[in-house]
Amino acid sequence: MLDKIIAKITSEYTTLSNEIIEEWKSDILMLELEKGTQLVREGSYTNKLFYIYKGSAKAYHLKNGKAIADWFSFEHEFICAITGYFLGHPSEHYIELTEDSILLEFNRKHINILSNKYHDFERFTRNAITKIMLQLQKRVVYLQFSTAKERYDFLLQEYPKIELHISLGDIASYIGITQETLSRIRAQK
Amino acid sequence: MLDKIIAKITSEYTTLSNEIIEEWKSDILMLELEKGTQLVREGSYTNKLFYIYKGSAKAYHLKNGKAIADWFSFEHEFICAITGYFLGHPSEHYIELTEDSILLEFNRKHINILSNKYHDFERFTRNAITKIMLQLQKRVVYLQFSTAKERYDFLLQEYPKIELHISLGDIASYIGITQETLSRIRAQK
DNA sequence: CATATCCTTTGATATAGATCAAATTCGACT
DNA sequence: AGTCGAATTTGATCTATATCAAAGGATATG
Repeated sequence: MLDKIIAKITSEYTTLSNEIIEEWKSDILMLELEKGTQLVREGSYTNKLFYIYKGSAKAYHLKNGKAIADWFSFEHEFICAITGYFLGHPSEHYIELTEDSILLEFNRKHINILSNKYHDFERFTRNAITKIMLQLQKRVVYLQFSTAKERYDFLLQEYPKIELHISLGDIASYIGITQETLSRIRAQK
Repeated sequence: MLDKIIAKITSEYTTLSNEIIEEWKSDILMLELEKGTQLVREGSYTNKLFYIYKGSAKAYHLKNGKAIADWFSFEHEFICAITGYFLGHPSEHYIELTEDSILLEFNRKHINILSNKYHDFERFTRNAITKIMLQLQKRVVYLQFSTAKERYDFLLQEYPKIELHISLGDIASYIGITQETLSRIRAQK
């Protein structure tokens, strides 16, 4: 199964030789965990990167005691505590499973070793980061100047089935509006 | 002078051998252009990446006829039409110099060739993209749920001298508020 | 140096969406 | 199926910020 998942990952980004894949596999953990499991706690040092094979996860932070969703990750997507992973700072985010999930856990150190050792692996990481960067760019555009409804419509375009996986409150905070407002928008459809 | 600039760029991201630098230089244009010059027009295909050596630039798009700033770039920073450059789509952005500037112009094709040929260059591009990704991540956080004043304060923290280079209207649109609101916030200081 | 244009400030008003509060529905567990 | 707690909806109000409008200031141009 791990081989199948890795094949899927590499097919999306770049090809990797068997040698690289074997070395990579040696440090991958495959986890099967329940909805609600916290993968990362705010304030903790974390060097882990996750790949959701089945299920979904969210990253969020607290502002005035309220959870604000920062990042959702569904099947075949990565998720990590961005500032923790890339900058080595204590994590500003919690990461929590929003459904029962099967996921892979990678480790920054090993990823960096592989990136330094193999050009192809470096390309793979570049491609993965580029994808994340482009997603963020899109979010900035619609957070900057758009109404609550425009934001919601945009999100549905990106993730048509998000409502099956993520609660209304989390969706609302992700697009920067309150849950009451989102509820009213839904009611009008 | 070009050598000096390249030394500066590489010092920020990764070391590159002389061989690589020479090959890279063969396709770099150095430009000295006036404030107001348009580097990229919306709708155009563009495969150019710019590095501001002196001066500053902005990327923006039009919404309901109004310009909305998407990205500022100051000395020693990169700028490009993100979707145009990374996805090969027609550009969604204009890029325009906000001051008289000296800049370098790179070309996606050549950058990709170098990235494929040299592992070190690939690492260099990965680092550059990672930096852009982290900047976007920060912007998302403060655009998501913060008051006009918080956004402005955050921007000043990131770019303390931005007011010397960028007009009030552009700054306002960048942080997702109107210029009148920004003017009033300033008046209260 | 006069005029035109752009940029910023100030004022008055309107409104989208927040906040507070309560009712209703949903889902999980016994 | 029945109960409890969580999630969602609905309602009433409030407020930050948008919008509209006009007046100053600053900067560039002939």
